[in-house]
Amino acid sequence: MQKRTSKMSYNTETIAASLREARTAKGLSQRVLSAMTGVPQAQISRIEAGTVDPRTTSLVALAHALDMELALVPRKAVPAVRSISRQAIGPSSKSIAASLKEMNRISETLRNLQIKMPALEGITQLQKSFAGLERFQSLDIDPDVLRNIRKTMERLPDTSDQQEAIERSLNSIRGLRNQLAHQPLASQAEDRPKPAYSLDEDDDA
Amino acid sequence: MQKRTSKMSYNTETIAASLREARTAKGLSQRVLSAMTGVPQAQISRIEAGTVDPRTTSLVALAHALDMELALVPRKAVPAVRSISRQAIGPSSKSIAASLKEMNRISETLRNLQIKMPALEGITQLQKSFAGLERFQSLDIDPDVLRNIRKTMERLPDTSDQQEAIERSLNSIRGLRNQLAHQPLASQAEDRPKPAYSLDEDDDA
DNA sequence: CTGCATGATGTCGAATAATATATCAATTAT
DNA sequence: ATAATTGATATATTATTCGACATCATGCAG
Repeated sequence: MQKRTSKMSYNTETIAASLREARTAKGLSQRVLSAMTGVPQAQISRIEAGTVDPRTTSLVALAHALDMELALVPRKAVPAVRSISRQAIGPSSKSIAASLKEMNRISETLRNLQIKMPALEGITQLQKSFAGLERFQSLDIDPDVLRNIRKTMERLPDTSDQQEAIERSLNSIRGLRNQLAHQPLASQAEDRPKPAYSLDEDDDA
Repeated sequence: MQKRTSKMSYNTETIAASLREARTAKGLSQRVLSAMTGVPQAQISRIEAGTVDPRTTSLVALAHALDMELALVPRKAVPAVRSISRQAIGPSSKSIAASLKEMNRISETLRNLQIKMPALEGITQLQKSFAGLERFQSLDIDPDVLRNIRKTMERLPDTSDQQEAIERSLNSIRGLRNQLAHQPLASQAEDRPKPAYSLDEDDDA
């Protein structure tokens, strides 16, 4: 009999749950993760559900794509490691995917404004400033902030004081660039709302 | 092609190396670990050598027997986790196997003394006290301390003040029992000599 | 020197993961 | 309401692990 246990042990189940939690926290779908790693979407589903006993290289491939590593940890150190892991985790309730989507919508909004109002002062400046944001690869930006910038831009045609609105958008973008340039510490991440479930949570199936 | 890479990636190699290091640190042979886990000795050899891509349950079984757990850790947290793991690791240069050997030799020495000097006061008390030590499963006892106790017992026939020597042995054994009953902290382990290689060491094969 | 223990390697059959591909029900976006 | 996306499941095939067993070279204890 090959299977070590007829039902996955607790540890393998926590690893499977950790993988799914890390993937959803980053706002990635199984198909996107499959494209990133080469592991088929169907197999990712089975791994996360704990219905297969995956090979080490499969776990490692998925972990790497999620900016994580598989590690052997002394049992005594497990509580401390969970605490550290919780602190090191990136954005949770507001996902990277949402940030990417808002960035794309801002790009489109700026193109539309250039077509609609080519003579408006400050549009080119806005575009250049926003292009500076796109240079950062780690798009750990609050999507709510991005949405507010986009909505200000979208309302420009119907705004009486257009110059003032442009100035506000520019200031917001500059603030984001400064924030990204000076990588915020993990302690700052502590202020973010905690996920509904976390790594050290007992999750009885 | 099923194999994810023709050669194991760095992470899988570090896991394999961690397993072997944890096993040797505990003074266990592959055959003993096989008896503890049910994983065949030949398979353990291949897993540690990184010549197979083991299933998750195989890694978990071996990790558990070595008082460790497999965990997913954010890459950012890996250095901190390694530091904590190093601190939490049990005996290294002085192995459990050496402790077991000394415990056995003490048993034998006590039997010999009972045969040689059955009328000696305190021998029965020594035996009872020592039997109390054997009740503890986690034999995390410094084998040097055990060897000193054994040598004191071995020298009893040629000792002028036999009662004093018996008293010293009794006190040593009582001290060990107290130590085991009140699990020593990880900070105490820091005073032990560090292994020649450790978890965070770059180990180019 | 001899015997024993150890880690490594080989072989074979059985079981399972992995892959490719398709499809479905449910959910979300438009 | 419709289209798109998602996670889960099915099927056939292939590749690999796993377990059982044997054996070997090496190092160590006595």
